[in-house]
Amino acid sequence: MKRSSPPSARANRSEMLRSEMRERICKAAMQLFLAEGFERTSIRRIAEAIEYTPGAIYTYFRDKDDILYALHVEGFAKLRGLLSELSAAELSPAERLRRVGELYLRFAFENPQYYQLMFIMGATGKRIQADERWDDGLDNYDFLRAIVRDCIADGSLPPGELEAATFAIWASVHGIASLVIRGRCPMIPDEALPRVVTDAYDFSLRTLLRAPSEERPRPGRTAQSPRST
Amino acid sequence: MKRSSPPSARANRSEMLRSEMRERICKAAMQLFLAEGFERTSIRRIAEAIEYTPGAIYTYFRDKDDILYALHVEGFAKLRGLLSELSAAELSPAERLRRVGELYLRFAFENPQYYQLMFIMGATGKRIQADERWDDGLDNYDFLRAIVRDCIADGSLPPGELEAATFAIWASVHGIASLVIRGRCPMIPDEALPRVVTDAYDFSLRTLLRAPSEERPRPGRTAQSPRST
Amino acid sequence: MKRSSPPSARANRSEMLRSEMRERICKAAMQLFLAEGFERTSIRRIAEAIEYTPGAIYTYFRDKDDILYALHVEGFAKLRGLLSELSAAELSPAERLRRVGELYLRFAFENPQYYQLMFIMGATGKRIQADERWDDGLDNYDFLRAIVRDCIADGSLPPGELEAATFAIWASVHGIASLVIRGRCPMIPDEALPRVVTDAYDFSLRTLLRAPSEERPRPGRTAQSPRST
Amino acid sequence: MKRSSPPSARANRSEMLRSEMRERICKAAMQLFLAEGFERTSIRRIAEAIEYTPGAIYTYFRDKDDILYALHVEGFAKLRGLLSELSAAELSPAERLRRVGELYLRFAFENPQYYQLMFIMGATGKRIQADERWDDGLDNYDFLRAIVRDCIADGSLPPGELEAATFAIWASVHGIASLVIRGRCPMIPDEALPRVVTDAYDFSLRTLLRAPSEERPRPGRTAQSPRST
DNA sequence: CATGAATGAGAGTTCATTCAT
DNA sequence: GATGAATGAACTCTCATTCAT
Repeated sequence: MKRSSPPSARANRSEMLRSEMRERICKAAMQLFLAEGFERTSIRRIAEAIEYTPGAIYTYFRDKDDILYALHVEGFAKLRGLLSELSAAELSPAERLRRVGELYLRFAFENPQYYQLMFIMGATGKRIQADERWDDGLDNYDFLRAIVRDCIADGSLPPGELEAATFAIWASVHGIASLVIRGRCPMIPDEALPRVVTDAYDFSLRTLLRAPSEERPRPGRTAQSPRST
Repeated sequence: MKRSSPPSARANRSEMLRSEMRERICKAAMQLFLAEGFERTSIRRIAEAIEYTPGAIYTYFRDKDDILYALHVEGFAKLRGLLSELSAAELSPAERLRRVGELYLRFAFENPQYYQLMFIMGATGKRIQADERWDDGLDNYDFLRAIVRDCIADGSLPPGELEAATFAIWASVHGIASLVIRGRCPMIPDEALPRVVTDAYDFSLRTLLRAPSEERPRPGRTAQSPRST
Repeated sequence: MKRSSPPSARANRSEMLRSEMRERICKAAMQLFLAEGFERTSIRRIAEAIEYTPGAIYTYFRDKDDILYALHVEGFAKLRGLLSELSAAELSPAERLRRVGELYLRFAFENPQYYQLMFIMGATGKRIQADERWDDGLDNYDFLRAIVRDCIADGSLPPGELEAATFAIWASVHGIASLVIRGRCPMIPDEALPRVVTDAYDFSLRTLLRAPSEERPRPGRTAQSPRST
Repeated sequence: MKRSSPPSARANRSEMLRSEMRERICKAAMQLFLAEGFERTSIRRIAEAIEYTPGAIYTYFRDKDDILYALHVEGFAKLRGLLSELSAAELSPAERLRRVGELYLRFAFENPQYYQLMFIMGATGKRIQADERWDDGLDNYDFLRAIVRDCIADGSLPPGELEAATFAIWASVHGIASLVIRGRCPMIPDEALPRVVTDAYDFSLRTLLRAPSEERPRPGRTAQSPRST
């Protein structure tokens, strides 16, 4: 977007143009993914959208997978950006937990294409699957776990269940996001949806959190162990 | 559900063969859908899998969409079957709530293909989208809501939040199921996964439910309204 | 349509049914030819139209070509039927000539499917092309030529040009019929078309025919010989 | 018609190659259309004929229809070219009428493929039907009508029948052309055909035209109105 | 850097036809 | 006599990708 002060003119400029083109391609690809689904998004269609020849795309990306990969990276960068706002803020652990969920949901609803790509879609391309791309995801998970740990430490969450609590909280938020994004909520009228989402998240948090060091009864074990395949 | 009074042995037999073939096709299709995604699954490949000519598939299904549709119906029938076990049982509302979640998770982990098709996959086909197929989903949702209502009535869940609570609970369980099925949990070692899942579900329920009519503090509104697009 | 008085019951009855079925098939085929074009008319579609299985058609017709062949025969029979009305009538040669053209046009406009099949369509099937089917056409042509001969004899047409005159007259009428049937007259508004057709035929005949033995100037040869390929 | 001022040798050259390829495709398509009909002519076969991959055709034509469309345009351009010779010539109206028919027949016999496409074939493709493509046909018709008008003006044709006369004359010539091209003249031996065609056209014109202002009897109305369906 | 041509594979679908039942 | 399953070939069209220019 900016073109100010190129320190070593030529190389830099071409670098700039190059990354600008990459972004234009990514943007177009993303819109098509959202509008038509991943499989229906062909290199040709992306090329048309940015008014280039299909071949030109190969100057910027090795192959179709590579575009997906770039979007993946981009998405996690964006999410990290959002979450990092939080790091700075001076907040109680419980408040931080509430906030991180809100940010996560905000990210999902404001960038449904990214969210699908990052957390819902199946065929995410060999590159992503083989690659070390999950690092990004792990980072975010660690971030969440750290907050949960603090919550346990100050008594806002019950002790002794770090992993389970972290996963449960993440799943809860992801459940909301993915049901909405995939349009699996026909039982809720469109105009009521934002409200229900807010209320549901609110409800989840309220049942979860207590004021620090409040007493809390433990009714004992509940579920049998489901096996994943 | 079953056609009564078979007119002739012949017709009946051919009926059987027919539905057997349909099942073979569905099975093959399902495996491919799961492994490669719907779009990447070609009629040709399905045909190969069952060692038939591509054209032969069209004897049993109008088109590709129709196969997806059949699987969809089948999946919901299966889920309904599972949940119906519950209807009979004499249980407290809270117990029923816990059980319905367990069954749902069991269904998801035992039939990950169906689960994806029913609740995760994107390109669900025009037929399903246009059709009244969501009825099945709505039924299940109503079923869950009825239980939640009972829980509210006897005080196991806080009052005045029927929609929000129902949605939150569904989302929570779906979140667990979908993260696991889509393999979005690389932060948890495979062998630990079943345990974490169980614990997480357990954790969610415990924070949610109280003994009937127990006192429960309400810390007030928490989240801002995220907007879906 | 009739099922009265079978002289030797069984054989005859089955004969009847057989030819009835053939007619039903032909009728359906014809409608489809008209509505969708010959190539788009598949055995399957014909079968659907008469509510039978595709295979069943092969009980009545050897193959697709055979249906076309049958229609061809039928069409010429129909035309012959129409023209035979004329044979009986007591009319002057000139009047007969006018009448034969009218009947021909009537046939064309009332049975455009047959007309196309008989006189316009290209891919008329190997059977028709190889076969002796043209006999029918030849008969009709001979019929026309006989009338033209009479017209020459009584002076309504100029002498010494039997072949040329016969062909010219036939072509003239066929030209009208085929332009209209193929919808090649967008320059004439639909509602005016019947009138223009009538007038055009009228015009052609008037310029052609004289009262018997009227004087007639001969301006000499006109066209150069075009070569057909 | 020609793109003026070529911007660069390169572009120009590629333009040439492009239109050359288009012509090769058109030629091959035309031959197949003529030999097998439009529906029976597959993209694959065209590709084989020019020794290319089927897909390559789509570099030059949007789809199958588009090829037909191109041929249509080409055909009318050719015909217009032929007829334009006439515009210049200094001839009496009657002579011009005779000439236009000759040229039309010449075009038909020298380009039977085009003729079929333009005036005989059925499945003319949505593009042609929807499009303004008939303009070309209308132009030609207007051209003919103008000549007929002149003939009426100078008395070579009877007054008061402009539409009918124009249509009758066109039909007469088209009748000859289409019967010959479609091989519907088995009654005339091949070697005699060119002669009969010439004579027939000659005959038609002779009966039609008189020396200007010659007296002409009008035997009155002849035909009843045939209805088209 | 970008184009335009081209490939080769593969998509969903339809067809005429055969044949056991 | 009619069905329903099945084949095998064909169809139009789209795609990711390569490469000379």
